[in-house]
Amino acid sequence: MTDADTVRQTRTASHGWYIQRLARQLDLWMAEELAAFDLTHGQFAILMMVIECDGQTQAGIGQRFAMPPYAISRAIDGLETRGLVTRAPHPGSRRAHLVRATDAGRALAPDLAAVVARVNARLTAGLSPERATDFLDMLQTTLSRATQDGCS
Amino acid sequence: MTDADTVRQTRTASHGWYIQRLARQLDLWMAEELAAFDLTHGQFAILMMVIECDGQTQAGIGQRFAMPPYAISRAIDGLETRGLVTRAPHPGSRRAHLVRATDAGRALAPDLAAVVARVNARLTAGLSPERATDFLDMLQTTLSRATQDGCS
DNA sequence: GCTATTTTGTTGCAATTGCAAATATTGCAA
DNA sequence: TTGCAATATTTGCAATTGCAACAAAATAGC
Repeated sequence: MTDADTVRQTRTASHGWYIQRLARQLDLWMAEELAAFDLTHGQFAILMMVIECDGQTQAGIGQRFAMPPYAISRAIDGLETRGLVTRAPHPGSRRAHLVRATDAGRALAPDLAAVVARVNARLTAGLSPERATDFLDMLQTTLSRATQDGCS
Repeated sequence: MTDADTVRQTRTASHGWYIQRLARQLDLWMAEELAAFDLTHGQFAILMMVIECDGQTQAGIGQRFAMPPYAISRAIDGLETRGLVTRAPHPGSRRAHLVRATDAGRALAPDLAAVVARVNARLTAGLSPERATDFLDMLQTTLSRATQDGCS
């Protein structure tokens, strides 16, 4: 077998290859959608998370995303400037903050959920509903080994 | 239903969410592996592609990856400097180049394939072989709507 | 044959990212 | 109680990225 064959076989049998490609496509689609809200992908993700789980610390958010602390910090800078979230004092520690969605932030929830739904529909357009559900299940299984779920 | 519920439901039902998270995890794992070869993720991807399909133009490579031209250009700069690929003249056009793997580049094929195999094993560790195959099939289906496959 | 347009690839510069150090606070242990 | 390690977050600076302009070559229209 030639090197080309080896490599081709490796690639076409590689989940990672397709996941990376899909992720890039998703980034593109999300960027399209988020332009209307003037949110970066990171800000969007954090805002969604904060609406879902109000009053988390930045470290808590980071853990959930596997997003580095400085990225959280800067994304929240932007969201705070735009009045979508606030950094409230943590009751038990003066160095941690509770990140809370403002009313303005929470008001975006339906729109943001719609964005996700649209992108998702686009992504799964080639799969039957049953197969799409199964796909989701596999994604969750694969990821669950590296993450927790639910609020705090 | 509260906004938190809406958002939570949206997220947990979103393929995109999990794909993005998985992609980030993969990036981390790949970075770990590629440190040994001193290759960026982009250089790795292009080198693999060039070994698989020798003598493509940069535009051809870019199309296959959905990678922007300047990223290709700079990644190949790095690979060329390190003697892993060359820019050969295109027979029919003086502005296009044929990107070819050198012997040194091709020599990395087994190692690079092994990297992919290891990362992939890690990724699918939670799935049975049958389910892993099915998962791969779904990824291909989902992506195929946006890509071509094979050489030239 | 001559100009306009498109294709192919590169590059300057500004924005973004990421590391590593700094800041501030907390807890622990001698 | 004091000093030392750990935690939570921010920030300076260097590396990377991405846009948009550029250059060069090929193609098309006149």
